[in-house]
Amino acid sequence: MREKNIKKEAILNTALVLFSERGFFGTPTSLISREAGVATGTLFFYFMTKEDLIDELYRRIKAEAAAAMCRGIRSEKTIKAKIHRVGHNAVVWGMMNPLKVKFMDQFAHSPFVSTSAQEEGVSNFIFLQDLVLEGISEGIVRNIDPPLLFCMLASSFSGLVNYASFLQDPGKRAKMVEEGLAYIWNGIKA
Amino acid sequence: MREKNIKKEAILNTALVLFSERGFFGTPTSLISREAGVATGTLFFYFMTKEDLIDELYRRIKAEAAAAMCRGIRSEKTIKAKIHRVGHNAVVWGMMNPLKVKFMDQFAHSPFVSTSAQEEGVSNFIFLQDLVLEGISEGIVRNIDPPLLFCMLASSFSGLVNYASFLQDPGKRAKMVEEGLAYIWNGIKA
Amino acid sequence: MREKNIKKEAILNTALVLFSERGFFGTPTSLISREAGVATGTLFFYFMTKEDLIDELYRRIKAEAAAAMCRGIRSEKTIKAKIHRVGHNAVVWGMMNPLKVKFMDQFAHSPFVSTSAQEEGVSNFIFLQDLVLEGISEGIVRNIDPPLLFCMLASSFSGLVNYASFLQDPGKRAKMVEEGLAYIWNGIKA
Amino acid sequence: MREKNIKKEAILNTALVLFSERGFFGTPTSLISREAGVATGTLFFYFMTKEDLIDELYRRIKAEAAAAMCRGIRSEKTIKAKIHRVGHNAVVWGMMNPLKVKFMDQFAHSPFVSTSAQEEGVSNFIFLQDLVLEGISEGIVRNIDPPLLFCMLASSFSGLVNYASFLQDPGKRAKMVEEGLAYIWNGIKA
DNA sequence: TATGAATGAGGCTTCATTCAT
DNA sequence: GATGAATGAAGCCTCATTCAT
Repeated sequence: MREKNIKKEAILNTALVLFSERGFFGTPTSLISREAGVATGTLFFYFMTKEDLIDELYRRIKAEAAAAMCRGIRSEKTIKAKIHRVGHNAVVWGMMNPLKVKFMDQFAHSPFVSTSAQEEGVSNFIFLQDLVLEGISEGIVRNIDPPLLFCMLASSFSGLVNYASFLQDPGKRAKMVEEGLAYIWNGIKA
Repeated sequence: MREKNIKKEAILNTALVLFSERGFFGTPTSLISREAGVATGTLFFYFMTKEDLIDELYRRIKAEAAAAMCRGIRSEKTIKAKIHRVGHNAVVWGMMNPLKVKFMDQFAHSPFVSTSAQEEGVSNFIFLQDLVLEGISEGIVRNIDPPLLFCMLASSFSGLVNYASFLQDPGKRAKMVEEGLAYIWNGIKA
Repeated sequence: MREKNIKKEAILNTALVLFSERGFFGTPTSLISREAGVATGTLFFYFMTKEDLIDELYRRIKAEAAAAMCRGIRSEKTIKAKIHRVGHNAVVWGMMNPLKVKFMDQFAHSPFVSTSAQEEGVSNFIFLQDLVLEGISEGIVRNIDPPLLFCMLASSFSGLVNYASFLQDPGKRAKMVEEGLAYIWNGIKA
Repeated sequence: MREKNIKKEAILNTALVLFSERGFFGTPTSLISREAGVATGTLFFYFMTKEDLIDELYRRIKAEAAAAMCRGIRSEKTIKAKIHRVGHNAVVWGMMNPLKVKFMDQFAHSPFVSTSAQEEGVSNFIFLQDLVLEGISEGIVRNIDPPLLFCMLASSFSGLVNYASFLQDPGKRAKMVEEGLAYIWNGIKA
């Protein structure tokens, strides 16, 4: 699986770095192919369009993030513990993948987001929505309109990850993550 | 005072609409000047660069938002009431100025944010930071690291405004705003 | 005479400096007027066109140079002395007016020289041509085709002035001027 | 070797014609590419900048001129004959390549000469300097400061070529060349 | 699959010039 | 005479994309 598409992967990897450093519009496809060590034409063999490249990158990262957030959920007993676990996973993943976070952030706020990628992406997080609904029905989570809750959770997490990523001191960072997660939990708990 | 600079204002107004509709990069300067009813050169007479235009727009909107959020604070007695008031003001202003919100959002997540504009902008919100610090010292607000708190507040507000802006029904919208503000308040209260 | 046209003179003086430093095309009229302390429109009140400004500057400098070269000729007795005197005058003037030399040089090699200015300019140097013709008829100057001689004299002088202008040490400079004039005299003497 | 870069050569050839006819600033890159029969982008594929194109043209012509001037030097016995030969070669080449002469002239007097090209160009003419130095040490050439001598030689040649280029009658032209070379030789001989 | 020369529409910006005040 | 805001044609250059090899 890795054998054949080395070039495609090289393009995707390079694109992630460049996009997060310089933005979508500040990154010409020619730069991506040069840095990836392939010809200009090669990029367009694998991706019909620059936007297609961005979309595929988005889908992959979204899926990876969702997978990372699920990790270990099943071993948790209570809904509260599960929600905490997801929050923790999210922040940890975000801090270990700052480029990907930056990319996602940029994508989410771009005016040209391909709606299809957008929607496909959201579907990866249904498990989160399910979790929250369960929490509400169990009376642990406050009975807020679920879409609103979902939206506020997402923005809070994004803010927390962004802030924590700047910190160098691992000790302080861990503390900030705890405080941030507390803010979020207090915001939603019944 | 309004006599002069009509064209400059026309450019700024047009730019706001176009930028929030089509993004910075999707909006050529030529389109801005055409829609504003001025010549290409006129835009560059008032703004040396496209980026300068974006910066000035940013500074103005940021100042306007800050002013709107302050409104009526002094007439509130308690810190809690003041913080609520600010939150309310923020959401109300955001919903009445969806274009400006979109613009700010885009600017904040752009890779080419002029740092000077960024910093000048932050200074407009010192009053919020002060409010929060007072809340902490009075024991009403939980003792969270202030910069973290500030960052999470900002992202939560942004999420709330974005969500509420989509709703058409004014009744439901008001309810959502209340719920969202409750989320935020629960997140920070002691 | 100086009373009224202060602004016109300011424009001409500023233009000389800027043109010789940055070239005709590297010097926008807006820069000239700004540096001269006048409005953009004022420049076009005195000179219908940027090219007109350049032309007038050219004519003035050419006339000034010619006048400088004539100085003291009549007090010299022999043709040889007169020719020497002219050469000396030319080099001295050139070294005292490096900006003007640079301007003339640039003008002479510009592809858009207004022919009228060109021709009017040449007429200022008829005295030189006369001098050379006298020299030939007296047998002091070699019998070369006069236009050729004239052309070679001009280029030699220009080369000498340019070279000598670079030298800082006045002693060495004087020596170079003497050597250069010797080169020229040997080139034309019978 | 000729297979590739046909377009690059077409651009350079077209640029030479247009630049010498209309000057650097009077020749838009768009005109060059159109006349050369290539797309706008192609010009910028081969030359990152308009100035780069000018520079490369300059270097090529300078090298060609130097090569032309050397021709047959070795078969001459005396220094005097060699110097004469170089002078002759220079004038002949200049008259057979009027466009290139015009281009060089314009470049030399442009305010934006890239110093690197300037210096590289001068190195092509070291042989001339060597020749002159030999002449001085043999006592055939007058002991003039070599840089001065070099500078005056260059300007004299330039003047001669320019003048001779105007003449239509080949007989008169040959005579003028001889007279001009005599002027130069008399200027430098001991 | 892979290459990279070639394309050309389109973007940002400059600047000589005008004209109402 | 003097001003300077306004104009818009034109210039240089970028870059996503194509296609012959």
